[in-house]
Amino acid sequence: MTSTLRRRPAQRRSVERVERMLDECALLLDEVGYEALTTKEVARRAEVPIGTFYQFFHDKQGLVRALARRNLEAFLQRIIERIPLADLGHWTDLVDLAIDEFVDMKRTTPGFAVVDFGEVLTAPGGPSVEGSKRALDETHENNVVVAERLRALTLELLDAPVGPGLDTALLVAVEATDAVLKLAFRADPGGAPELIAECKLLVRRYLADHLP
Amino acid sequence: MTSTLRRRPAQRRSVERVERMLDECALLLDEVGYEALTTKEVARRAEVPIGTFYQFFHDKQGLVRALARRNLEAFLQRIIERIPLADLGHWTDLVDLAIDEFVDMKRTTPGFAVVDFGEVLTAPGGPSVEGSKRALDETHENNVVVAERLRALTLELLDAPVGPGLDTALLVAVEATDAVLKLAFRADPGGAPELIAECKLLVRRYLADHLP
DNA sequence: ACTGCTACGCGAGTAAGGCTCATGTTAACT
DNA sequence: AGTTAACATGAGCCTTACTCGCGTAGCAGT
Repeated sequence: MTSTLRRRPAQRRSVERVERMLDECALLLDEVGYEALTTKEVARRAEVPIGTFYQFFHDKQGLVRALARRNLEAFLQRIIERIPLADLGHWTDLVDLAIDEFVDMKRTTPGFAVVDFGEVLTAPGGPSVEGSKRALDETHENNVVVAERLRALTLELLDAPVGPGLDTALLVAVEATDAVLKLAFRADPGGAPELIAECKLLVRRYLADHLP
Repeated sequence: MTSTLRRRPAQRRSVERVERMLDECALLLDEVGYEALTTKEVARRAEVPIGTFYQFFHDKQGLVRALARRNLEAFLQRIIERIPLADLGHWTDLVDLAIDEFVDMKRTTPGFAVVDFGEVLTAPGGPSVEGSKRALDETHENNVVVAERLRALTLELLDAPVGPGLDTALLVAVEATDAVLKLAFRADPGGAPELIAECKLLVRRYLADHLP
């Protein structure tokens, strides 16, 4: 996979069209869910002919992956912007900040409640005997990207020597956070407060083994 | 939703047919993944006419939900059978046992790697202003069922007074476990050992706040 | 055995979606 | 103006989810 996009929009108009398609995709996800999402409707609402849609996206999953990608960028951007303003006395404050920002996006960003930046659907998997073990960083999962960025931020704020297991630990933390917050928003459209609190606790306890 | 099935198979033959459909569904999930799964192919392989397929299952998602349901029963059955044989000195041993059993099913039960017993796909969600807050137990999510059973088992083995927050805590633990193990199996078809180990650690640390 | 009745079995057919491709249009450069 | 290459378009093809009306099997009453 060279890119998540089939063709990278070069001109201004194309960039706007891709952006519009992603916007409408997000809105539709909120309205009808992933299963009922149709490429035709996305194209229609974005006022883009279906043929053009397929110039930019490989397929329906490609569209959703691109949206997840955009959500990922937005999330990281928000984090990076908020860090200098916040008063981070301890690494646990960074955990809280990240989770709060995630929750806020769940509430305010269209489609984010259905597709955030985690994996959307597990791939086919191919014939049952597949290449034994593929390294995590090869897959370029979005959650891997988040984990890496968070690791960099943590190191920056915490110029202490950290063990080599931190990579894995952060990935595990991100994955777990994602899952528990999804649960919190399934239980309550506004995000069940006690589950959000438990999520923070879960991550803090776990990471305490890997950070001072 | 009265049941996950449209019509409950009454006669022996029908029961076998439903079972066969679930079996073939599981095998196909391993072969082609969820997206490419087709009801026609499931029916063809199970040697059941398509019309009959739809007598038992509401739709494609219904089929998969039924499979998840069956997986859930199988998992609980395994746990219950193994508990008397194991030497559970501490509640952490129960955590390990459950995770080990889950891992084993990932490896040996067809389709389990793609659809275990967690939620398969998030539902449409309806118009954006929906009924504020639905209780967790109303949803009858499979992971809620697992959490409840594990709670019962824990109480049985641990006749200590446990706080009221245990319900929530176990649900959070199950959800997190599910996510991290999915990650472990995405990273390595055989289940990345270090991620499985981290998963156990994650759950133990977290639950230590809620159990002695 | 015959007749009516009901519950279940069946698969051709319908509606709709994903995606392509042949043709038309614009841009870029000589 | 002419040539070429890149981009835009939407009718249409193929496949899928799912239905609906007819056929059949079992069975009760006579």
